Amino acid sequence: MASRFNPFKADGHWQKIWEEQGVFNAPPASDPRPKSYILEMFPYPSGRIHMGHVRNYTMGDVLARYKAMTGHAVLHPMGWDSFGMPAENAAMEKKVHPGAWTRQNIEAMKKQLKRLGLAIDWSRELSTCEPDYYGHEQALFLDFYKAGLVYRKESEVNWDPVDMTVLANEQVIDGRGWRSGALVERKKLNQWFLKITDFAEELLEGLEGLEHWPEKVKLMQENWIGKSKGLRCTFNLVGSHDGIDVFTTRPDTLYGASFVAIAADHPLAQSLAENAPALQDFIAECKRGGTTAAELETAEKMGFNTGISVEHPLDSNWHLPVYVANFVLMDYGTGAVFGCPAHDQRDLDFARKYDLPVTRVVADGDKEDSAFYGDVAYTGPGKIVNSHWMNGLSVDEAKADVIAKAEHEGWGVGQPQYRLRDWGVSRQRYWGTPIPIIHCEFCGVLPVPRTQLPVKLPEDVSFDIPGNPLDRHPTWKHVKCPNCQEPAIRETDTLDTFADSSWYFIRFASQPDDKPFDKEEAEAWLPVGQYIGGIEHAILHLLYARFWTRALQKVGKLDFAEPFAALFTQGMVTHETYKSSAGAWLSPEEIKFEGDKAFTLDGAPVERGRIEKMSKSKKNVVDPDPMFDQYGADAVRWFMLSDSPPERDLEWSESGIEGTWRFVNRVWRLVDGLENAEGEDKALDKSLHRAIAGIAADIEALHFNKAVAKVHGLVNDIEKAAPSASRTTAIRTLPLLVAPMLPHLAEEAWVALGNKSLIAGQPWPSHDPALLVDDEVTIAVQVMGKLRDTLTVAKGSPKDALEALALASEKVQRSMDGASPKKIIVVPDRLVNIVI
RNA sequence: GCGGACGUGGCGAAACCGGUAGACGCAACAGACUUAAAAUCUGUCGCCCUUUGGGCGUGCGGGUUCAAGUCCCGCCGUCCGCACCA
Repeated sequence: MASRFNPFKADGHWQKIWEEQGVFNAPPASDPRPKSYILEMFPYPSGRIHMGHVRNYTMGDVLARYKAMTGHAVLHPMGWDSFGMPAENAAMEKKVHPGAWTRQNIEAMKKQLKRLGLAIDWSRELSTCEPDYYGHEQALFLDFYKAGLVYRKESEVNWDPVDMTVLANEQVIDGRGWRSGALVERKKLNQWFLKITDFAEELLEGLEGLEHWPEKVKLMQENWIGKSKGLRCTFNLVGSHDGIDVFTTRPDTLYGASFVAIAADHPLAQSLAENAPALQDFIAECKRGGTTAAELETAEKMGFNTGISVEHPLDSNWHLPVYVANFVLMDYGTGAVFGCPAHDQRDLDFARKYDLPVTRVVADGDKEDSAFYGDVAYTGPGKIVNSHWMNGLSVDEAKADVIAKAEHEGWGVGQPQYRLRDWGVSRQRYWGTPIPIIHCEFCGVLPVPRTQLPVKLPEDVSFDIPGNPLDRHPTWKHVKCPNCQEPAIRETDTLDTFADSSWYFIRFASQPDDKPFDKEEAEAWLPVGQYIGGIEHAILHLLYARFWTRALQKVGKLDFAEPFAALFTQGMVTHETYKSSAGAWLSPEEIKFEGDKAFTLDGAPVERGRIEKMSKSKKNVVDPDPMFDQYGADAVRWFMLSDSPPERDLEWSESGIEGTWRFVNRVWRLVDGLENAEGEDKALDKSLHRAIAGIAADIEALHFNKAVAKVHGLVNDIEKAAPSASRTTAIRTLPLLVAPMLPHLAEEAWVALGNKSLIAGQPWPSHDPALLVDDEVTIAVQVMGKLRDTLTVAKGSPKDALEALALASEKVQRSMDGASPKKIIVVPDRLVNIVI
């Protein structure tokens, strides 16, 4: 009667029952049990589920199922981040409508996800490209507009002159449009912005309270916000009442200044250029060249001497030249800097090139000379020198003193500066949320009246000709001004898709028809108890979502600031790569192995490459569907949880998945071969109760690999144990312990054991704390810190007894070789160390 | 350049507050069962030696300690993020 677990029957069978009974539908927000909102980052419907999704959703699923078993009201939803460029690209390439393409993909991926057997409340499924989602987003946008969190300003975009379209930075390759190959131009457009910078300080401070976020992510956000403290001060133009505003983090080096440099876009540079063709040329030169990291790094410092001078703020008789320089950025600080070459590498490079003075003002050890030699700036700490009244101060003291003096004398203020810039949300694209704004010639910029929401995307659009389909649609943009009723024009920009993902987690918790969400209901579930996703969203998505939540709080829609109480970033799923001798990538199905060497199916040699993230371009992708066909959902799930710690990368391997398949069957055989027996097996009881407690702790800590190891340990112990009542109990308990990870097998086993109800509704087994404590312990006996023997003694044996036992050991005596102990260290229940 | 993480058997990894390094799995090897194979079961599995014992061993070099994978200092390597940020 020995049988094999048949996942091909069991998977579909149980998935259907779960769905019919709505087992995983979240209870109402009024449910008195503690709430547990488990969320994985929702997918973009690209067409196929990949192994990264499988890993991500399996982890969340284990947690959600476990939380349900431990008495929580669980919300575990799923949706689709379904606006975005790939749909428009598909529309252009395949002549399909972006909506049709997207919805088809959603259907296909949903089917794949369901095969995984996820404990998801599908009744709350949402898709951001549908008006019943984005219409509410438009309402929120108008709330922000009303609260002054939205504004419009001219801003530069990458413009493809052939495709007549705006390009994202990642679509610009070597300065050319990725599709057309045309040289990209910079173009100024009026664009919408959200005032995330209003929240810069809050977003930074809020990080401290996020105890359950990875340090790494918090650090990345901190760097992105990029706060620096410094002095903003004015350098007066010689012979004029105007001045140049400068920001510096090194006011202590003010006496080492030798020039002032302004950005090419600086208003002063622009006005000077009007009558100076040479400067115009220089500014044009600065604007050429890419903005990529590599180009910037190699770009040489260039300056243009404007011929004008400014007064040093600490000494009006001291005049400094003003340059326009390519390394000064208009959008950071004030777009102007003073150069202190001795203590800033960039300034030093510039000063050496244009032969400007270099004066040391911070002592480098005992080097205090004002003359500075060499091409390496000194940026370390030291006492201030050659700086009049500041001499002898430390760098920090000098900074504080200069700021105090500037504020007292009125020529500068100490202020923080942030790297973070406002969030430009305008996209000149079709497949996104229409920005609900109307432009009237007479009344100006007006919000769309609430009663007219949602502003729906027109379905009848074409992608045959370049440009924004919304802009050239014959009727869509023509509306009446809500104010004066004269003809007016709709905004044809759509919102950045990051806006869609900035509040979806709130809509999951509460989905009324007439508003984005209900405050009370949302607050009952949120913040998300555990958010799980890829590290690639460490900055933008998570920062925008944090901002959006704070903005909602500011406009009174919600009463909490942080959307995600705990964050977990899982590692990637990787696979070895293969290349033919011609250098073409080969997929794993095109390879066979002979020993360590790989060959094509025709026998040609294959070069084995690095283990990399699965990607279509490298052809090292393993599709989940055939794995479900061959091994069933549970084996795939178990593999995803085994071995690698979840935050680390997981290498997919054929032997690995076979191993997990074997294990699933081992569990099944135990249950299948169960016989009722009598008698107690104390050791097995302990093993069981230890597993119950240990697996629970590991799942709660998201240490799935350790939980898996503990299940293995228990299964090994059960297999070795002789029949007993203890063994029968252990086998009856086992399905409960694997239920979060192997839900189909667990249901099947539960029935086989004679239970009537679903295992999904069962409580996690309780353990007896007394059984977690050993009454015997093994003690290490060391001589001079080296292990010589081990002793098994009763737990809590007194020190002197342990000492005596240790000294009596034959092995210990041999290794002491007649020497007498100088000192004996006894750590109760652990070890004895004899020092001779 | 700045910031961060990591480095343990053939491989993925465990190891709590410094207290028996290598749990658990994969691969490999030997054996049992079988006509045979698969499946399953039993066992071995860090390196070395003079093998009932002993030496060495957590990237390398030092230090603290009775005791270091774990703490401190200095290197080397790998990976990631940011970057002309004033």
